[in-house]
Amino acid sequence: MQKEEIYLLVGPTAVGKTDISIQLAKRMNADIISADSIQIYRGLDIGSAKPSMKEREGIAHHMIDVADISDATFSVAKYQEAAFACIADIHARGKRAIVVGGSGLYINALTHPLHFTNIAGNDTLRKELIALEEETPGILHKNLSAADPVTAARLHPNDTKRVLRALEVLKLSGKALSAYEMDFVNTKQAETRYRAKIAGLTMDRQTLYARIEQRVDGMLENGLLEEVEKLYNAEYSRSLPALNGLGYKQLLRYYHQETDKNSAIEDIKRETRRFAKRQWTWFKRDANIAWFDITPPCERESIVEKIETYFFTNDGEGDTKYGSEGESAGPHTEPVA
RNA sequence: GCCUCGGUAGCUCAGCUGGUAGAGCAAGGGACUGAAAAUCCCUGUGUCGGUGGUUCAAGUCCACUCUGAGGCA
Repeated sequence: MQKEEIYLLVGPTAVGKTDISIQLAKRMNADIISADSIQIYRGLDIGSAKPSMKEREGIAHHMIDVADISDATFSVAKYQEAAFACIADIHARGKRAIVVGGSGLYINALTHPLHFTNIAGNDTLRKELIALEEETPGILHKNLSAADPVTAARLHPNDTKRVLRALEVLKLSGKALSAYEMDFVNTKQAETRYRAKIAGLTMDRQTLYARIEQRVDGMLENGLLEEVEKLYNAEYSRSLPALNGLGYKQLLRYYHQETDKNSAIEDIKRETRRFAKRQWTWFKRDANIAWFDITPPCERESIVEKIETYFFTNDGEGDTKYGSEGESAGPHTEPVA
């Protein structure tokens, strides 16, 4: 039986996904599902570059504003479950679903056969483990090596966040993380829920960096400071995942008088560039992405058409890719000179 | 015009009494299994301002020269 198809648009931050996704949705009779770990939160609007109602041009957007800032429990697993429900609903209404976003893990949760465990994060246990680690540095990784050597070998001892989670799953379920069915590199496409057509948007690095600079300045003009000041006044815990997003974290530091305004702004720009780099690294390894270079000058109209054509091309699973004349060459066009 | 102190990685600088260079930041590459805009790992990219000299050997010593800062006139 033929699997249902979903369409995805991915790429580094500030590359221009939003604009193109809306053009595509209009042409394709589609709803948009966001795959953005920060746009999830209500109240994080300007800094997360959440498309305004006007920008959405009447296209329905899902998986935006679905969690509260104070909610520290949102996770990929929840995202995956809710996004799958959205897709089913959209399909039931006879429309297509376009997933657009830059959160690599969220994307993979939809395109790869990732079956997350049913073990929720446990704060008390985490605190205990952190205390243990502080007392005896390295102990956590050592303990993990004994109980789940496969996972331990994969994780660097300093990557406490992941080591912690592995131990958490182990203690709470009695089952090693490595024993859960996962295929992160997606060699088993047959087991994915949908047939995914993924388009990647990329551009020349220097150009993207310049756009990031402009975008941050634009956010400031549009009231990012006021948005963050409100959060500061609300006295949220600063360890909340929502408040560790780019822009929020750095400006909160400024409001707490830990840095001056200009350095905070420079930090946002630098961290955003680094983030874009990490996104490239993430998406680069997914051989199923067809890349489209939108470095200006290039007609956005024609890119939208090309992507739509690619989406509607029947190329059989894992078969040849559209855009052999260049679009699939890879995410970066060239290294920085 | 004279004197002093500088000129070494993209930036700020370190390099003892000669043995063809190294830190921080920036940058680049990578990982990623319920926090992922998070978290973590790896990497030095250099006509040591230029030319000539002394020496087996010069970033280091000498001469000249270019250049920056300051001081004295």
